[in-house]
Amino acid sequence: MFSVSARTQYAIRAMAHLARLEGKSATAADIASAQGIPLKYLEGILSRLKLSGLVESERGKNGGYRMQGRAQDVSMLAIVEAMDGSVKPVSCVDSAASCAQGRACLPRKFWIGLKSAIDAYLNEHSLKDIVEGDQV
Amino acid sequence: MFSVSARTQYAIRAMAHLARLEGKSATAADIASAQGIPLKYLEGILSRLKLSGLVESERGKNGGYRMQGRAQDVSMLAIVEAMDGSVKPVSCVDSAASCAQGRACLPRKFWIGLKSAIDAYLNEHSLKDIVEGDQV
DNA sequence: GTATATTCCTACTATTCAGATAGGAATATA
DNA sequence: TATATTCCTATCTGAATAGTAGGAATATAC
Repeated sequence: MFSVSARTQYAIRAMAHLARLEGKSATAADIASAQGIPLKYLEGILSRLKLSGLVESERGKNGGYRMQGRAQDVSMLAIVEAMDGSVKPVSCVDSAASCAQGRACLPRKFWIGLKSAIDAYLNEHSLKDIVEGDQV
Repeated sequence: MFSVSARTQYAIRAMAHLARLEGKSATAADIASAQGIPLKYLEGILSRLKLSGLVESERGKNGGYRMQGRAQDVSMLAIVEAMDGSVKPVSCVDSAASCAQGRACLPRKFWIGLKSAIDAYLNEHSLKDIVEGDQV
């Protein structure tokens, strides 16, 4: 229950890899072999990370990916959302109008509360916590 | 991300339905039509709820399902776990030995913390909150 | 004791989605 | 011009979820 996609786990490893390079860049192939991630799959992951502004890239020879900003400023929520979108226990979480049960939907507030709890936890932790391995 | 299965949502509606009967029983067919849940699918859900001790049943004519205990004593965690098992962001959450990354797995503590946050939220809320609709 | 209403059990089908793969276009460097 | 890279699009595959189907077991009522 509530399992995290392989994609998100890969993304965290990739970001942690880049974080350790302190601003230097790495190619997708470097990251893939170091982290044991299928290269072609990783390319898609890096593309999403780039769309979310978490990494920047350069094409061509000597190209690669570089982390944007400092590790302590990259929230885990940002990485998770870059991969699988916002936390949504139920689809109607952000609009009562879209709820099949309508106004009568009693569990809706409950799910919104769950979303808040998850978002808060993910937002309180940064990539730095992962890299340093000294979080909770 | 972190979406809840239809099964769990159905289960909550079914339990809320039973809770409102205050100890009286209802047939699967009653619940199915009142809550708009496919009957045959609901039967499987009720079977799991029974296995977890959340409802009891009686067969034959005048049979049906009855909620066990009081609504305030039925945690939402119990319902969720009855449907989809325990909260497990990553599969190695309960044993480092089963972690493919082994001792070197930095994110593991992070995921365990997430599990704790989710478990805590689900455990703090009961079926009573849902039925009364005045939670958070 | 027969008809009926119900839970309970097993198997099957359909659909969706995650994970992965493939090929090659665009682009930058040497 | 050769090469190394990101970037784009399409496709395949296996597993899981959601739902369906049929009937066995069991209890009640007449």
